[in-house]
Amino acid sequence: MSKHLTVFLIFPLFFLLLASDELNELIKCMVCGDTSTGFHYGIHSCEGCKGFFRRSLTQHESYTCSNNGQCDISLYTRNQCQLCRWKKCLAVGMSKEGSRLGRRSKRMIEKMHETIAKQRSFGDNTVVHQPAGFYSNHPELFNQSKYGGQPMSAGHPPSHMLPTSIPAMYPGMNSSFSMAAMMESQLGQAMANHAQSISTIIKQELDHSGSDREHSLSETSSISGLDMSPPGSVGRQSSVPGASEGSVNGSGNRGYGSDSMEQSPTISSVSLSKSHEDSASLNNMYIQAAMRAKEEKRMPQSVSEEITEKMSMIGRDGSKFEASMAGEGDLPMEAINKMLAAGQPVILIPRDMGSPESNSKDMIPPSPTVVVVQNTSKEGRDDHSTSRHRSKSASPGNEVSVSVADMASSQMKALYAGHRRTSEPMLRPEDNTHCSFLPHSGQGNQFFQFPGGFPPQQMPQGLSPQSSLLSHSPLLPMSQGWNPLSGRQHLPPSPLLSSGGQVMVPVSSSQHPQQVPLGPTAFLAQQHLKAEMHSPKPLPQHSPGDGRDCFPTRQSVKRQSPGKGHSDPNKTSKGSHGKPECSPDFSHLSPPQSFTTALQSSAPSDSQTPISKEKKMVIKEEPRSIPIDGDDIPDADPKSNDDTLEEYKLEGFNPEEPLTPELKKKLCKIIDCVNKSYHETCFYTFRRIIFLRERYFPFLGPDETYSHRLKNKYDHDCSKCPPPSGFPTSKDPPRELPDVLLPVDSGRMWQFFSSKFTSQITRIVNFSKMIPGFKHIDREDQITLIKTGLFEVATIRFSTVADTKTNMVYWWTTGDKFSLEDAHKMPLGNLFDLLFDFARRVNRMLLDDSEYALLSAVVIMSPDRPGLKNRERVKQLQLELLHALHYEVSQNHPGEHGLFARLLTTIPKLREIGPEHIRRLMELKIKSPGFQFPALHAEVFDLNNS
DNA sequence: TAGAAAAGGTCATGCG
DNA sequence: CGCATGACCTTTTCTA
Repeated sequence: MSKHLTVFLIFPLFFLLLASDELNELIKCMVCGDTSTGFHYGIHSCEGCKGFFRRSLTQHESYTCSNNGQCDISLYTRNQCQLCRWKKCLAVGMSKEGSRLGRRSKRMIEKMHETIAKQRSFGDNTVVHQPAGFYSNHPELFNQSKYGGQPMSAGHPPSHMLPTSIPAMYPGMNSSFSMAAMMESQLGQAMANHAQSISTIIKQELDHSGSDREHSLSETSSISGLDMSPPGSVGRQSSVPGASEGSVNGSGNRGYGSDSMEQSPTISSVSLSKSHEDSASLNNMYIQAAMRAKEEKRMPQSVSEEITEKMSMIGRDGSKFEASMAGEGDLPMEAINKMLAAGQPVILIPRDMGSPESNSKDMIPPSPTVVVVQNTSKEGRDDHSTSRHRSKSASPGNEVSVSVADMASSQMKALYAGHRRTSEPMLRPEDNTHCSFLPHSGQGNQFFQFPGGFPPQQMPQGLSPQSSLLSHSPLLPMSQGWNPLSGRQHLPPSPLLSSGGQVMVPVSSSQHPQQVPLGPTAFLAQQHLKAEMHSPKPLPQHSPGDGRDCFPTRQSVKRQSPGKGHSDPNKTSKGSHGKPECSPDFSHLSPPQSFTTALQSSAPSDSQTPISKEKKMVIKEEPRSIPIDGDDIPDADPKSNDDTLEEYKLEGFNPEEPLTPELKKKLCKIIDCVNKSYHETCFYTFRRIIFLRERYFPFLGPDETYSHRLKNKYDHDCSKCPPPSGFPTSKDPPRELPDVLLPVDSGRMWQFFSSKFTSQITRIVNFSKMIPGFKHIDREDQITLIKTGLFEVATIRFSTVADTKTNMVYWWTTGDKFSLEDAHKMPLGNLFDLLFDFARRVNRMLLDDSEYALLSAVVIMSPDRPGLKNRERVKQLQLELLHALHYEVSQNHPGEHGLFARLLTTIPKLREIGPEHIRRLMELKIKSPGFQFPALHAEVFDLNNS
């Protein structure tokens, strides 16, 4: 229900609040995907493409392409090939004839939207990426693909077949516009299909593969008092027959060394992202949702009708919103206030349709953004929240809170500008108390919050003054950017804010915001995965005296005293660290052992599980430490003078509270559990990397950073426990790529990498299943969490093979290596820029395995994932993990007080990579129908079918 | 006629 | 140093 309501209000309210200027910021350039600055030469385009086209009108004949006209034109690559950019401009409908001066008439705009509405009758309610349709270069390809039989045949010829005079005849509805819409519908359908496949795979994987236990979880729960299980479920895992018998790791008994395309599972994914939303597709859902909302009478009828009426006015290019706003600019806020007054929370979810303002080349695809305006009690609020700041629409005791997670700047500006247009602000700057707000600092996005509320100039009218921290995610690092006393705004140091738009979503007050139908997480799976889905999967055995002993509880681990820093000459890079027996000598290893503990993970629904009350928590973070490797700090806003993250606010979590023995024990149990899971499902623990590096990459020599990572970290002896199934045992590197890749065999490399990347799926699924509390999450929520988090966890793991100083990838388990430059040459190669960017962020922190593990667990356990049924449950679990991560970081890095804050800033970065991956994969598929995808890519994505 | 919106001009910037 | 780029500005056209 709330899902529908959520969807229901998002788009109309959002766009109705926006002026055309702001709208342009939210619309992508149809050529490159950058932020559109308006309607230029017949299409929405950015200033760059506009200028390029203008110049090209006189000199395009001199353009050449060294890639046979096959260059991808994106925000990242648009300057690499003039010819292809020019072609792309033409393909999407740019033309001199399309030029138009002056305003567009209302009638024209309405006509345009009528056309849009017809296109929407396709019923596509899936998510797509750009309003411009990046397949416009090869529209004919749609007809050759499985996606080509729908809208394309509806009497709309490809754009390149349309006369260029069409835009002139009807500027608002040029050929490209129609074409793009249709293409997007097809893409959306394709992505929806992928999502379905992914869900199926994960579901099967959850059912049949891997360890179904949480390491010591039941024990942990009972011992440490973790309230992670529904009543009566404590100890369930341990009682499962065969739990000690070994189970099958989903990756089977194959390691990277035999991780061929025919064998290894292949999955890639994309986080659900607003970047894949589409106004057209969403509109249908809004309408449906509105109807359901009416039926279910979960919101005031009048509001429902009001919004429903608005929905019909929503258009793809935003022009309609101008019209709507012109006469009814404040109406959405009235609706919102009605809902707030009725005690209903309203969720504002920024749509991501923009791009960073600063440096387009550094632009990172947008990520999910959530703004929450919700009625909450004052309980648990920060002290800044006072009753004197009371919303006009909020009744006493039912105060309204506003929290913004991952807000994009231009979106925010646009939204608030739209609010400011309204006549009588219901929320005055002086009322600001606890609005959570994500300030902008140029790119990316972040979970930030102004403890003092919205800056006056950005305070949305109509939002409640009692804005206090409230989110379905405890991950709300609080910047001190807004000083409620001085009124000055200090941008936080490292938000990676992408621009985009906002959408508003009303939800039932009894429920958490449900998802906008965002883009699917896409997975590529290989054939053997399917086969293994139906058979028990082995897992490392943990009989008494074996590997379990390598994971002593935290209480037994003696840590180095704070302040010692990273260096300890007594410790070696071999991981001895005073414990020579921990040297990761795997030379003795026999082929992968059989695994135990094949558990069926039919996790009981925890919908009835009582949710513990949250405590107020504020983590004081001291200024970040100086980057160890001297690199720039990419997660810092170069425009900001304040380069610190001084405060993070995590709901229900106060690290300043005394660490009681009970709490410490609890956290240690969590750390142990996650750590074990990580070691069992990830080849690249740093001790293993050290071993593999010496064995397969001896020419590299030792890397001192590993000793930094390991010197005071988790006391784990890898030599005493079995490595994950498939870990290489050969003396020589089982290479899969030629020694010399000159010229680079891009296709082969891509296959190699995709197989490696996607082979992570089973391991990551198994890792997720072993996260404390995961098993007790609602079944569908489990799938949702994995689906949306898998790619992000895989990205985290990728950072362990990326040498960001030399821009090389060293695949430790096979002895293969390739450069970032080589990677660029393969399909989807540009994605590596994003992966490396993330790797740079995280690698400089010199984290240990335990921190990687906990970060991965936090990423998986994200309550802000679209579609979650029980966000509170997930939120609580993430809270525990965050607490554990904070504890672990503070223990491992006693001298780096800003590290935890910086570590959290990597999460929004992760959110940006997944959507871009799937977008590019689909683009590749449609633009290059002859491209031979790996078997499982093709199978999962249905890529080779036409 | 004011204001909106797009075309076209300008120039700082970065790159080869 | 020349050139391409793109952000910003001015001019032009059109609508309300």
